Amino acid sequence: MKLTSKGRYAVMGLADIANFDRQNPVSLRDISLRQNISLVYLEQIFSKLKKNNIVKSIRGANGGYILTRDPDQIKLSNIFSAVDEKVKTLQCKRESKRGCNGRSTKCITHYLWDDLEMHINDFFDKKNLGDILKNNLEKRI
Amino acid sequence: MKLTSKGRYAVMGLADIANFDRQNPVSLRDISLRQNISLVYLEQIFSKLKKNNIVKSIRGANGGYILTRDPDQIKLSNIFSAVDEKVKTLQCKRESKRGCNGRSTKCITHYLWDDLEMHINDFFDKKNLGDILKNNLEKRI
DNA sequence: CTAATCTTGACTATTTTAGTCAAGTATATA
DNA sequence: TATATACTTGACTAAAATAGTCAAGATTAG
Repeated sequence: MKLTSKGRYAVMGLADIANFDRQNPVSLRDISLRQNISLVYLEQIFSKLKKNNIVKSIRGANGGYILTRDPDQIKLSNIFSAVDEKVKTLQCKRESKRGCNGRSTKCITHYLWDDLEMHINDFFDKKNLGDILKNNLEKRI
Repeated sequence: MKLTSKGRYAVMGLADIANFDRQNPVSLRDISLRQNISLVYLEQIFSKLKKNNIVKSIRGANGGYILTRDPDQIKLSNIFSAVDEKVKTLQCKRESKRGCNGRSTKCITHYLWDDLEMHINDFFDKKNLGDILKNNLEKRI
């Protein structure tokens, strides 16, 4: 069970913007340098973040990305779903309503995974970008 | 972020034993049939569970595996660590104590991932095999 | 003895991840 | 209006992880 780079980089990139400049566009090049993430990979990730209205882009010279709203208003769950980082504990299809893996009943551990998924999603739903900055500041001291 | 089959199958296999017969050895063949998991893959997984003293094996005809202790005493965290299912949110090496990714300071989101990891591990540490059986029974009704 | 069972290790197809590459389009500013 | 700086898109790919399979053997109950 692990978090993929895509999700991590998305959060790191957004945290970088929130931390660095909340008014003017921040270029991916700068983020790439500060956070040590491949520029071209960041482009992919930010393209998704933009599509999902988490950032807006300003093109041309001195362009870059700006958060569309206050860091406190951007939940981690928003970020993760934007870049397709999903919490996935079940293999069994949900759609089939009643059974798992072609069986007529739910598998013996079904409710456990359901429970875990809720637990993690809850965490992501409660944490927002603002929390991260705050927490980061506190812990560093 | 997802759970791998290895971890899921390990829990399913153990739950099957706990559910089916707590005194006599249960063969992997039976588990394989009941839970619809590849026999040979189960063999790999149970070999690890045995090494980690979660089950003991009885060889020969009518052999199989038995739980080494009460289902209530087997935590999910025990199971997962036995089959190398790890919760991993950080890429940055812990060992380097102070920095991440060759930097001199911790990355901006470091404490967030730490926090999440603790959160999930906590969940696994609190749940045991017995809980799963109980929960399964309740929810089915 | 021998059939049922577990053990071990090497091997592999498939999928996912973590990117790169190339060829653009858009625009601020001089 | 020229042009450097920035963003956009899509196709491509190396490497790693996952989810197994295969084969050959060791054990032991009956």
